Amino acid sequence: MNDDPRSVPLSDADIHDRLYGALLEQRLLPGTRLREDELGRAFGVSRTRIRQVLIRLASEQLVTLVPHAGARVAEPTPDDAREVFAVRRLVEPVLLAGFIDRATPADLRALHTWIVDEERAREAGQRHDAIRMAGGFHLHIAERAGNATLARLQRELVTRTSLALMCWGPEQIRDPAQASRAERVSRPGRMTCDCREHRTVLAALKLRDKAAAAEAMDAHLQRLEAQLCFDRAEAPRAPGIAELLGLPQ
Amino acid sequence: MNDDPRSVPLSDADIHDRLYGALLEQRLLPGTRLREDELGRAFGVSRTRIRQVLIRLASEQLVTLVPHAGARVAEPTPDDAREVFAVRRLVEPVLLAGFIDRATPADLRALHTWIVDEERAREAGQRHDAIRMAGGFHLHIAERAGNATLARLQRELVTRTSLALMCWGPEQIRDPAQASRAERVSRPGRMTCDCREHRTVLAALKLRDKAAAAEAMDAHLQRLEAQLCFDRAEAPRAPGIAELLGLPQ
DNA sequence: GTGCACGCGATCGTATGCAATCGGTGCACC
DNA sequence: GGTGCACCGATTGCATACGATCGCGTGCAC
Repeated sequence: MNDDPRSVPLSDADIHDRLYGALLEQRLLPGTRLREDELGRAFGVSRTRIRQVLIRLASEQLVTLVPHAGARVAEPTPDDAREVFAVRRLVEPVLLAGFIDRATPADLRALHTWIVDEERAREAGQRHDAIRMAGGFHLHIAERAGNATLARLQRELVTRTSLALMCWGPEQIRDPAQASRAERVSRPGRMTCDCREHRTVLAALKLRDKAAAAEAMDAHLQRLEAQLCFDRAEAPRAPGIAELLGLPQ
Repeated sequence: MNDDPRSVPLSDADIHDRLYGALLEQRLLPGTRLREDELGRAFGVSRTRIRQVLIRLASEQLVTLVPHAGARVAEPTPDDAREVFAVRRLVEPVLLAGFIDRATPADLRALHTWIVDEERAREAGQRHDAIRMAGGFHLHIAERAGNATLARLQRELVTRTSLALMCWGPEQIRDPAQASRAERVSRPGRMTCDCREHRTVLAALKLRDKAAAAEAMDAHLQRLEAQLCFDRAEAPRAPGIAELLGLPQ
């Protein structure tokens, strides 16, 4: 993480994007503790600025901020995960329609490049890169859809999707209880987006066929959501003494 | 603003909600300067915490944070306003459907109470209260719709709607250039939501008729958006030197 | 009279310091 | 041997202090 010389002042947004990217790429696992001065030393800034970034990330539901207990990478609950997908399935068709309305040939080519890079990274076994590209595909569409509010929402949703897949995806290494302790592993989870589905969406975009694009995207999201597997880890979760006693929360 | 005794420590969320409420109620006008230590003195805390709240509000697009120039209440551009309405028209039907699915009779009665209070406040000429109730109607539905992500989005959107109406509503007192200076006025803008339309929505909710509720809400939003009037003030807006020179952004 | 440059005040950006709080460990006691 | 308590290190919460930057007013020169 501490890979840049200290000469660069490293703006506030830089730090945010850096952490953001690490979350999106699944380098930072859900539950990972984010100590303020540890991050401060890593980025070469003081806790003050780190804290500001953490507050922003918390408002995006990407980290959880527990008073006096610090920040952790968010661990989406099954309900959170379902919510994220519900909202994405609501938002993505609108983004696709907006993209189709205003996309230039250059935009389409850029999308194509994303997919090619994604496939190349995956074939090369560069998992983090592939995941970033896959997310980038969705984000690129969002940014060109002509609605900054939805684009911002989409940024949040894509990253939360990444977190959810780490927690509940088809091949996550550990269950949340263990994840809380572990810092990093080389390759948790599995490939998230299937490139071929991205290609299907892109084909519809090229034809400027909003309905087909929406349908392809919905199928894509539906398949992704179907990969989530809550049962196995919902059991090991502590039964929750409060609910056993019928107490609120 | 500084209306509470100093005995109360005043939590972080309190400050946020206080400012949030002032924005929603249209007490703080778009463009109003929000100086950190002024707010700090008003709330009896230091700039540190004020800044954290401002960062959160900025991430919700409710205030704009200009480096070295401080914070101001956001002044939605016409595009911003259109975006907000576009997203609301996307989101509200989903919220209504969710509400219908899980609303108890008590929820419906609570909604009814909101409307009655709103009408009462309006008839009593308590404009700020009426606006708060009108917003509360929408927020109450959102909170009971079973999707925290959408509820959070809706909170942002409702408040941004309030800001947009202050800027571009049917009877705003001044154009943004003047608004930047003025701190408060007795009654800017005009009534935003029409109670009767809320009643129409509520009637559909009681019948658990999702389509009718969505239709009524959409008509409500459409009428509200139609009240926006951009022409007169878009002219005084500075032509934007960058675009005159053909520069990016 | 106009234009530019300098300086000052106001305000923000960041770091550091201290107090408060939490989790864990070890010891004593049961 | 197990349980409970007290202490202590680690980490956050918050405020204050200092340095940086910007806007604005003043003064001088042209």
